[in-house]
Amino acid sequence: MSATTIRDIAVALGVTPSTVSRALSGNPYVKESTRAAILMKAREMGYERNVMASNLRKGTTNIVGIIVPRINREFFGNVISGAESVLSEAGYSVVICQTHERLEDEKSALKVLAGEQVAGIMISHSAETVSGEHILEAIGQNVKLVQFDRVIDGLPGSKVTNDDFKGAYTATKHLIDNGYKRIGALVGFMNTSLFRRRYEGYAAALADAGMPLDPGIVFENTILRKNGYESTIRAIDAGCDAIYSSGDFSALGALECALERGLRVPEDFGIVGTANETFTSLVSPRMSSVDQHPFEMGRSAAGAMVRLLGGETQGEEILIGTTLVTRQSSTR
Amino acid sequence: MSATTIRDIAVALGVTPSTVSRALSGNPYVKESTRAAILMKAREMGYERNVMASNLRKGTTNIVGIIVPRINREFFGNVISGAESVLSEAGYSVVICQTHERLEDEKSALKVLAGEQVAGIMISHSAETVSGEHILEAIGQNVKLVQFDRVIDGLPGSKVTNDDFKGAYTATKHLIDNGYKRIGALVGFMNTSLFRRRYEGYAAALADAGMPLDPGIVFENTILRKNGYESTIRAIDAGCDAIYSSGDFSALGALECALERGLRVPEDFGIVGTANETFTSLVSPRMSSVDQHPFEMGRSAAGAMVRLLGGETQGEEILIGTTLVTRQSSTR
DNA sequence: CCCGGCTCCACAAACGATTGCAGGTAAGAT
DNA sequence: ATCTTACCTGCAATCGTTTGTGGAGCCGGG
Repeated sequence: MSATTIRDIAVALGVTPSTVSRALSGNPYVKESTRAAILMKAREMGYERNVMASNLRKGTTNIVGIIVPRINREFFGNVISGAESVLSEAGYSVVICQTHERLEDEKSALKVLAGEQVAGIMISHSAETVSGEHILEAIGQNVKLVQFDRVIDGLPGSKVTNDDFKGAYTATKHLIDNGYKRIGALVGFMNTSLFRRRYEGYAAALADAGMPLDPGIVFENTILRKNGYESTIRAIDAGCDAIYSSGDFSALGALECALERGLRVPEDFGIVGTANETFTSLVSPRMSSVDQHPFEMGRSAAGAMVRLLGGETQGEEILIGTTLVTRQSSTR
Repeated sequence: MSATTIRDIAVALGVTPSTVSRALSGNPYVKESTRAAILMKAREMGYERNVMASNLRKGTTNIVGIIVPRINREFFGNVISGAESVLSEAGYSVVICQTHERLEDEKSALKVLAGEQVAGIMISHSAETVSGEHILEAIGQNVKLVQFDRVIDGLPGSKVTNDDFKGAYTATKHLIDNGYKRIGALVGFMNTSLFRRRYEGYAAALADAGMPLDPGIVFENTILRKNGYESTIRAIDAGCDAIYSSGDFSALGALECALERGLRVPEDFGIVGTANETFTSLVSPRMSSVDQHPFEMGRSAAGAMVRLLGGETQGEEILIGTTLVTRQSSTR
């Protein structure tokens, strides 16, 4: 009736539970013949290891927690997909938490995962997160940590980030190469390293082309469609003929604004976004965007986690490349 | 150093672990004063219940597994979001698995969840799933089951579905009311009850309007953008002036096809999709679509799960309403 | 013939929380 | 004063697995 235990197998074969346990876990101090008998009996009786008991005894689980701002975002959804594929391959289960960009939710998610005694946590911080003390506190010293996309310094474990600098640089250079003369930037939260790096890439491309960097056409905290629309009004009034955006939704707002102002895209106004969201290839004109390879990032981050858990490393830093997908909105 | 246990609290207060356990779990046979003291001490010592030990003893976990075809789909992402919000509120953790629409993956996901001793499973089946035997086998008799969106008969537990019939009926009627005379249908897999119900809604709307049901302009297995495009070629050749689609991606294909054929949308050709994907409001002309309220479905399904786990019901059937979002593609 | 070394297995103690049962105390009833 | 009753708490077993320690059996070398 109730599930069979190693004790059941033990009595059935006249050995002790310890021997059964060792046989099942591949301990070398078990005679091959008895191991074979145990394995056979286990299969015959339909034995399945009780994970709870095993974990309790070993003091750790094979669960990896993933914390993201929101799962219903193209980027994070794909990261999770990628991570899940390698983690489950490696025998780990995945539990997913959302922070909704709120620090409070991030704290409670960490608490929940700590309560579940997860073996490791993969996290991309909320927009409100600036320091990592709550994380240090939550993970103690046994839980492995992998930060991805949005990372914070001063924490143990591994970091996986996009090559945001290069992505922004390439996008901006692409606009320059297409003859745009005054390129504004919609950037995110400058207290987040990710957005800072993108801003720096944008600035570097301008500098390399001998173009001036005008703070008046750099718009911070602009990641939503609405923000993008509003900032672009000011950008156009300031004489811009192109926009580099560190997000696709804000780039969409920019596109709508430009069209509404009677500008032709890409003839009069160029736009490049970031993230390569599905809709970028559906709007008209189709929008250029920096693809961040989220699935690959998920796989890499999960690989880093597996290595941490296996004790192969103490921490590594991985950079995921980006690809500029050029479409109509920036090509003339 | 290591996490504090109930034993630590017990010795600190000169009581036994049993009393501490009872106090913490709300057992009434504990004097209020000692309970207060224990609660205070617990907080002071930063106690957190060891979930593994608790589960081992109680023989069950507080984990709910969610199985979906893919998490990086608008609809499922939002369902999960909704479900997670009520489950975590109710003290359950969530673990998520993807089947990638494959039966094999669905089986292995079920096995994994069973191994984790989950308390309940919420599932929306893969496209390949037709019978439910593998599920019956995996869940045994202790695991509660909630099916949502795509459901199968003959399984215990609760079912949460969209009012697909009404959604399709309303969408089709909307096209009729806008004066379209020959309305084709892009439908999905007819072995899936969900798609059958949508087809029936479409057919009923035609019947109620006294319009003929022509099998020649009903296209099965059409859910991808590409399929939608191809089927619409034939629909137009067959004289259609509108398309009801049971998916947004196929509706997108229909839109592209119509425009390419030189038809004006909505003047010459009307289109209504299903799912209200983000991109429907981004394409031009903006596309009408049946909103399925995925977030609410997730909340409802999770609520049903909580009630099952609490023993309040043995199973219920819940219908989530749909809302037709009318945009340019069907309004003239 | 004895002893060191090796292989393999049994014993029993954990891991931390839960819970049936028994017992002890104090209040109220007789 | 004694007994019942209600209320509270302690004792100890238990969930199923893992693992340190110890020892039985066997082989070969001295």
